[in-house]
Amino acid sequence: MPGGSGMARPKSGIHAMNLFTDIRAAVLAALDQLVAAGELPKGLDMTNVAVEPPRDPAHGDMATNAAMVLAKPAGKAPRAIAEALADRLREDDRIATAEVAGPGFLNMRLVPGLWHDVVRAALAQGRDFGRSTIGQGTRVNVEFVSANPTGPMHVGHTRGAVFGDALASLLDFAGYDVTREYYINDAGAQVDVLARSAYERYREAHGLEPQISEGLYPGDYLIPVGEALKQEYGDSLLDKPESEWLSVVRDFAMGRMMQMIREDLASLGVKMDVYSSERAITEAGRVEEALETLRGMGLIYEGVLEPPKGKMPEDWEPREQTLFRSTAFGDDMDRPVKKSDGSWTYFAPDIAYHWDKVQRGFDQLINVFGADHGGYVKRLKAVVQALTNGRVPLDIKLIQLVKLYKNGEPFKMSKRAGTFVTLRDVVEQVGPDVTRFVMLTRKNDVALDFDFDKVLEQSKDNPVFYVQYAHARVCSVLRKAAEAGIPADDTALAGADLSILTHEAELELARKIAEWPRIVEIAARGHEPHRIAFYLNELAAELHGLWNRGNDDAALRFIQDDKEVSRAKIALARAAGVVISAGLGILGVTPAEEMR
RNA sequence: GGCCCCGUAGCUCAGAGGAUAGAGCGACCGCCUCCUAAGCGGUAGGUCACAGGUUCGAAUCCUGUCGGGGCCGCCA
Repeated sequence: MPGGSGMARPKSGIHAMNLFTDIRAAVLAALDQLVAAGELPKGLDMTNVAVEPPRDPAHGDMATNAAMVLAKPAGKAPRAIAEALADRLREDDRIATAEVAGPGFLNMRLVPGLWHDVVRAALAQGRDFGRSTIGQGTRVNVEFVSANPTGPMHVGHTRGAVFGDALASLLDFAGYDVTREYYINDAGAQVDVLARSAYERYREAHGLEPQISEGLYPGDYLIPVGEALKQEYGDSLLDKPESEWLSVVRDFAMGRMMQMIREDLASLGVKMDVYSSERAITEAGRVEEALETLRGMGLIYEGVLEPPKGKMPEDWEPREQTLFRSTAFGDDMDRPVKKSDGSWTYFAPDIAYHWDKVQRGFDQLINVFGADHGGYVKRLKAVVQALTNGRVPLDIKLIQLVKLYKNGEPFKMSKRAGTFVTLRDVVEQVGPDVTRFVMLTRKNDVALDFDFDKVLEQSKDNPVFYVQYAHARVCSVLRKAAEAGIPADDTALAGADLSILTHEAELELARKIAEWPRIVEIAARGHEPHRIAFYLNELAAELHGLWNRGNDDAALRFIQDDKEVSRAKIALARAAGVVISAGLGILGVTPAEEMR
């Protein structure tokens, strides 16, 4: 890292990626000068100095709060600091004006050439424009979906799948080394239930009456599994005791389920890097290993839990169990790792799995869970904190439920009534692009309304089409340009004389494009892919707005008689198109080239 | 009883501690001889649930209250 002082900074131009961090660096450098000149005391904490777009564009292109943040520690009036800072910054050839406003804001207007540089950078770098290095190659594991291999995935899984995949792409774009991972719960009692259910379908395939008793999975999706079992094993399993067929049928059925899940994920465009098996981890002795590690830290003990407050379970009685001291890390109570009969609780393999993940060398862990697993957050964070001495952060993103609607009416799901909506149903009905975009237009921790009819509506009500349409319009301009004999490939456009772009409406679009690298970093830092979707909506609005200005004012149309002028304006449109394409790429949505 | 999430325009929702809190829908008024009107411009609409606190500054952070949802020893 450069520890230099003064105004050392990268030349503005193609290389400039995030103008906001560039200007922030200039502000910090100017502050250093003030310190050197004795106008500010040494040793000020600059971490809260921010450079942001002002709320009101009339205030300028960028604003800094530096003077207000530093006023108190520096013992000077904010406006005095701001004035001194403004004097220094005016010497920067990128900054056209610097004015003090309000309680001590410093509003800056940048020279138009910077916006032209941004457009040029977008054209030169294409879909890589906006890539960030904030991740610094940090190895991050994103675990998501992890649906039990006992049946088809439903809409809730769909949202988790889309969120996790988009988050992974976002982190990759921001310079992290990302692993997409799926944890297969293939060791618990529920896969034995799957086996018994499949066995009944196997009997059915032989013409026998299936006995789907209470507690077995009644779904039709196991009928073909029964058929396949018959194909594979004939009648050889028919008259055997359960102890002989259970593991065979279990592995067979689970294989089928995982195949189905992989296909479903593929239909959404989700591809995992790693599938981790609970069974494999357990059989490799990772549970004992992890618990021994914790025991060595004095975090495992034999004890009796307090009875739960409030509603008391009927059969509660104090029992000695093996417990994990998660209260040492802020959990509400210590958590059992062994049942009273000596077998593991569900929590134990979870500890082993997270132990396994940190052993594999990840620097950061992210788990994407359904909101109903909120109760597990504290204990899992406790585990990872304990096992890594707090070195590896674990972020758990809880995905709120999806409320289904059909034509504005709530759509009740019921397995029994056959109105259970699966991931496959959704993707087949509305397609992967719409599914993904809509699922990302809400923050992960608020419930999402998903109306089968509205999401297919081709109107401005529908953000997918709004953004797609903006991209299609850019493509349309490029096609028209080609027809008009204007060279409009990216290298030709990159050579355009962008200084022609002086109209405020054009610069506004360029400014929005300049925000892209900043949005990427904010979204990546917060693990919030929805910010990408909202930004794309704003960018599309700027593009549509400029487009329509062309209706009133022919000088603002992209295609002009003068080919040089045309080239510059098309370059601007193309730059917007490139960013939309990159943003949709992160969300896993294909940019439409044409919409008719 | 405890823990987690949510509460912002009529509706659906954005909003890294910053200035006069934004967008879409719905309502009202306008814009196609013209690169795609699946679009655009304008008007109207607010006690950011409530009460305290932290500080130059709070929708944002802290505490409490109210309202909605989720979870709560050995199930997975």
